Amino acid sequence: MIDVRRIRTEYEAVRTALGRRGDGTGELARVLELDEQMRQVMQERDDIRSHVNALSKEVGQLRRDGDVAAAEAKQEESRELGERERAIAGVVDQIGEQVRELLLHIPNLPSPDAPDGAHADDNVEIKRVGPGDDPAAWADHQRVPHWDIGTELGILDLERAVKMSGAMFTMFRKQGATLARALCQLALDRNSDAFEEVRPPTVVLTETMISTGHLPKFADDAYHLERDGLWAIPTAEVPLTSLARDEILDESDLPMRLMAQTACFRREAGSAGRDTRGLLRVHEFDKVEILAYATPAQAAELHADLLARAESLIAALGLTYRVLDLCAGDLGNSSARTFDIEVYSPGVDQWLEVSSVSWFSDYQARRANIRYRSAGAKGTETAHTLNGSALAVPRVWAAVVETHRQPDGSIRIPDVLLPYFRGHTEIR
RNA sequence: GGAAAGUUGCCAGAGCGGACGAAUGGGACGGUCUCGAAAACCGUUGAGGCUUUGCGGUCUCCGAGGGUUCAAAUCCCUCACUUUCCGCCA
Repeated sequence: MIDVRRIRTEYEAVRTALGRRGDGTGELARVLELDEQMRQVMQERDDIRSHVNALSKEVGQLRRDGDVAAAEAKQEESRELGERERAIAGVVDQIGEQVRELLLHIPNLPSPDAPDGAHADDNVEIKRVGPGDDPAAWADHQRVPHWDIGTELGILDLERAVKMSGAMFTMFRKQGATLARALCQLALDRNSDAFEEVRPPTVVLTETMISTGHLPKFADDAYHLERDGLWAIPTAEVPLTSLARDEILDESDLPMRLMAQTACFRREAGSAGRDTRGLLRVHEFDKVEILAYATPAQAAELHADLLARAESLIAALGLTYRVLDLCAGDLGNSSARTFDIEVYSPGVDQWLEVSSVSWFSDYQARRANIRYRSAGAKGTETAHTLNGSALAVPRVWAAVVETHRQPDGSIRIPDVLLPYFRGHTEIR
C-alpha cells in the first residue's frame, strides 16, 4: 500500500512513477479527492467529540457538587451533539473504507532504478553464465524433455498424479523424489549461515494474504477453503511476511533474515493451456524462500545479497542461466524492483524462470503494519521487506535432469547434491 | 466437540461508570552521589490520526466488533485468542 500522505504531498511524482507500469494510474485522483474530503469531515467530528468530552466532565463535576438541574441541562446539550457526532463519524468511516479499498488495489511504485519498459521483452539481461541457448553447446542426448526422461527412468509419474488430483499436479518417485528433497535441503543448508529456518503454516487467513498483496486483487490465482475462510499459500513469502505483522521491531534486530521450505499452491487460472506438459507450470510445488525485514538503508545491499545467494545455488548445480532486471511494466504488483533468474533447459529448449528476487520497499510492510524503532529515536518507521526464491523445485528439477543427462540415458548427480543421495552418484 | 477461568502499557499487576492514557512494583534510559561501580535518591519511559513554520491544540486506542449512557478499561451482547479439565486424535 502506498502512503496516502505521499499521494497528498507528491501527487505528480506518484502519478508519474505509477505510469511507468503502463496500466494506468486509475483511481489515484479519486483517492486524493476522498482523502481531502475525509480530513475535513474528520476535523468536524473531532471538534464535536472534544465538545462532548468537555461537557461530560462538567456534568461529572456538577453532579459531585449536587447541582442536578445544571447537570441535566448539560446532558441534554451533550445528547444533541452526540447525535450529530454519530452521523458525521459514520461518514468518516465510510470514506475511510473507500480510500483503503482503493489503496489496496493500487500497485507499488517502481524504483527509479527499474528499467523502462512495458512488457517482458523489455526486461534487461544484466548477466549470463554458461552457454545459454547457444545451439552448438548442447548434445543430442541433452535434447530430451524431462517428462520423457522421467518416465523412462521411473522417477516422474505424472499420469498417477493426475489420477489423484487432476491436471497440473505432479508426483516424483524413487531417485526423482530424492532429487526434489535434496534440492530443498541444499537450498536450506547453503543459507543457514545467515537465515533462521522457519516452518510456517501453509494455510492462512485472509488478512495474511492481504499483507503481501496477494489479495484482494488476485483472489482467482489462489486456492480458497471457503468453509474456514482460509487460503492455501502461493509462496512462503505470505506467512513469513506476516510473521512480524502488527509488530514493532527493534532496529538492532534488523536485518532479520528468515528462510522456509513450504509447499506452494497456485491455481494458474490465467494461464490455461500454457506449459501444461511436464513440470513447467504446476498447481503444487515445493520451494525454499529467503526473506528479510530491513531498514530502508539496508535494503539495497540485502537485495544484492539475496540475488547472489539464489544465483550461487543455480551455479552450484551446474546450470546455465541469465539474470534479468525487470522493467517497470513487468514488475509484480507489490514489487519496486525485481531480478529474475532464468535457467536455460536444453530438453525443452526454453528459458525457465526459476527465481524472482524482489524489493518491496514499504509497500507490504505498510499493509502488514510492520514497523521498527531506532534506539533513542522518537516514534517508529515502516520497515522494508525483500524476498526471493532460493530454489523452486519443479523447474530446477527439470533443468538438472535435462542438463545432466548422459549419452547412456542416466543422470549425473551434481556434486553439491551427493551428500543427500545415500552414496549414489547417478540416477539410472 | 463440552465446561470453567482469563485477555489492561516493555513485563508483572491494580482499577469494576465521572478527576483514568490508566495506581503500584519491576525493567530500560538519563541524572545526582562515586576514582569507578553497586546501593540510594531524582527524573523520563506506549502507538497512531488530524492540525501547526514552531510552541502547542485535538481526537482515537485497556483482545476485536457492536450496544447502553451526558460520560465506558469499568455495564450488556457477539466473536477471537489463551490457560485448565473432559472428549477425540497423528
